[in-house]
Amino acid sequence: MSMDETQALAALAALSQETRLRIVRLLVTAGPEGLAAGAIGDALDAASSRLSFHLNQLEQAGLVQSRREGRSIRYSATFDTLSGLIAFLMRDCCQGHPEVCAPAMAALAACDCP
Amino acid sequence: MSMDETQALAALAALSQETRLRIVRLLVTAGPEGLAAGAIGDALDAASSRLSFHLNQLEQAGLVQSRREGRSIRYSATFDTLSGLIAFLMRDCCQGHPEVCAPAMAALAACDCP
DNA sequence: TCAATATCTCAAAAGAAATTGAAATGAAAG
DNA sequence: CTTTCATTTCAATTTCTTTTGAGATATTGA
Repeated sequence: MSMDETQALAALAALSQETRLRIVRLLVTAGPEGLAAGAIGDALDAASSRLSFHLNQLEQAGLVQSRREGRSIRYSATFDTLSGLIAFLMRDCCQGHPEVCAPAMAALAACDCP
Repeated sequence: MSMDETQALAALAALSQETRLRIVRLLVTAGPEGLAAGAIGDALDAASSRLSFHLNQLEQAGLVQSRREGRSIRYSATFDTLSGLIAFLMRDCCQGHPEVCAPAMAALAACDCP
């Protein structure tokens, strides 16, 4: 359940591309039901082969998952990986240096999660 | 103070490289005093020109800052940018979908910050 | 000033990733 | 079983990133 450096690098590399970052944010807001590949392509104005390439990269990195539904393939965000990455990025901050943790906590507090 | 997509992409790209991710984690644990370039190079076993290239990328992305100190140049993590990135990654999670926020909060709670 | 130390710059080469368009696959509806 | 729709695969091209090594620059101490 806890992420290692290799997984974190893969996730960061996947997220560091404009189209892919947009896909992930779109899927995060879409929730667990996710969206069909076609709907993602429409939303981001990306051609099918290009979209397929990026969805694949995201799936390799564990950031999204897919399931077939009729003729479509529906993608959804893998929330565990996303939160694992956040945890990884914050892992070091508490070794006597709360400078990262404190603002990150403020950010979390500002977001009014249930 | 709040990060936009362009800054987030720059930070993610900077962090998605093994040497650079290690530099950042090293500097986070080193705290605000930071470390001289030479000490970073020794810790990561990286040649000077290569190290300089990566430190530059990190500085462009706003993840580290530098100041000269005698003949050394001392680098430290820019904690604001790091927490801004974390806040950006979590920004979407609360639009009715606490699935990301909840585990991220658990991760934060597990880290025993003051 | 000279030598030593610490770091940076630059250009070339190598390596990795993204985009494109055409063709292939797979599932479903008629 | 054939057609249609949704998506993937592939290879070519282009673009971006990383590494390397040699040389330049800045700072200190003798």
